[in-house]
Amino acid sequence: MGEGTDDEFYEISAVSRLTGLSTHVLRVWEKRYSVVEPDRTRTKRRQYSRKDVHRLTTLKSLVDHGNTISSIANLDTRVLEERLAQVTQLENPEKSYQDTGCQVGFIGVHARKAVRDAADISEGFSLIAEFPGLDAMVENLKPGALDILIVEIGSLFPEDLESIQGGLEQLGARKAVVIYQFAAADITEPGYTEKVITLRGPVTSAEVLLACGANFDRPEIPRSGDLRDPTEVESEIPDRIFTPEALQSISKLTSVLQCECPQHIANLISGLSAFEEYSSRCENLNEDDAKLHAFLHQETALSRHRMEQALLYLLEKEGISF
DNA sequence: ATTCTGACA
DNA sequence: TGTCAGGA
Repeated sequence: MGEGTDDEFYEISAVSRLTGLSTHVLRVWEKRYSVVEPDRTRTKRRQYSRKDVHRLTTLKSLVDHGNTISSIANLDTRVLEERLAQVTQLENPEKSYQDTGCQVGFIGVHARKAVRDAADISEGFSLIAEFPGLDAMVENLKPGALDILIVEIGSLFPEDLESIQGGLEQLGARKAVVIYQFAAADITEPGYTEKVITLRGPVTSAEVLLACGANFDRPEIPRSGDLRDPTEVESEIPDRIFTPEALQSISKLTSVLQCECPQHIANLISGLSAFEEYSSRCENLNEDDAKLHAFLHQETALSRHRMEQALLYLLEKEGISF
């Protein structure tokens, strides 16, 4: 229910980065010991699954701990995990709960890859549940199943933090990591909500791990100074051209193209759209600043529309259709 | 440009 | 485990 189908694959260079094993070692381990048997493309290129990556990282950890690859190569992934858990516990017993009990649940879209990669990279960080929303997660998971809840949200308001806090309690989780695009500055302050850590998206897998592992604070976002009077709102708000899903799939196209521009532009549009929603919500929230936020809303929408045009052009030029 | 296999140090 | 060659 939580995981299910894996539609994502890693090519060998990506697996090398994620596991720390050289491409040659990956091939040799496969040839000599069949540690993993990744699917192949029609042109014989390896397509590693998430499970492959996970198995390889635990094998690598064990080898780093003095094991011989030949002695552990054909052991089941389960027992590999158990061995590693024993070894790491013997090494630092006081930290054991940190590394052992980190069951993570995730809600979101854009950060999914970063979260999954984080789980693949790090032992003791296992992604056991992914749900479309907080309600679904609370319904389907029994209390205590989760240690950490990771929630991705476009724009973050105090009420959102409250419901996350509520979900946290129902799930019996230790803490929540909230990945947001836009939020009022003061609610992202480290101590604003107990047990909730905020992270500005887009995030890397390393940032996810850091946020989950430590309750330490990170550098804060600078404040804006005084604001000018807004111009009048004169134009219409253009409709969105790309759906969030379309943007998401475009941002995954990167390997096909020479440059990563479509990915970056898609991310920009996602960000602008999130800010659009944010500013329109502000528009209705603050009486006095309504005009200012209407202006911001409009300008953002126009920018977003402009970037959508750029993306359309780029996709057409690269011969990509949807 | 990247990955593939195989041979060899 | 790393390096090289020679293709795909």
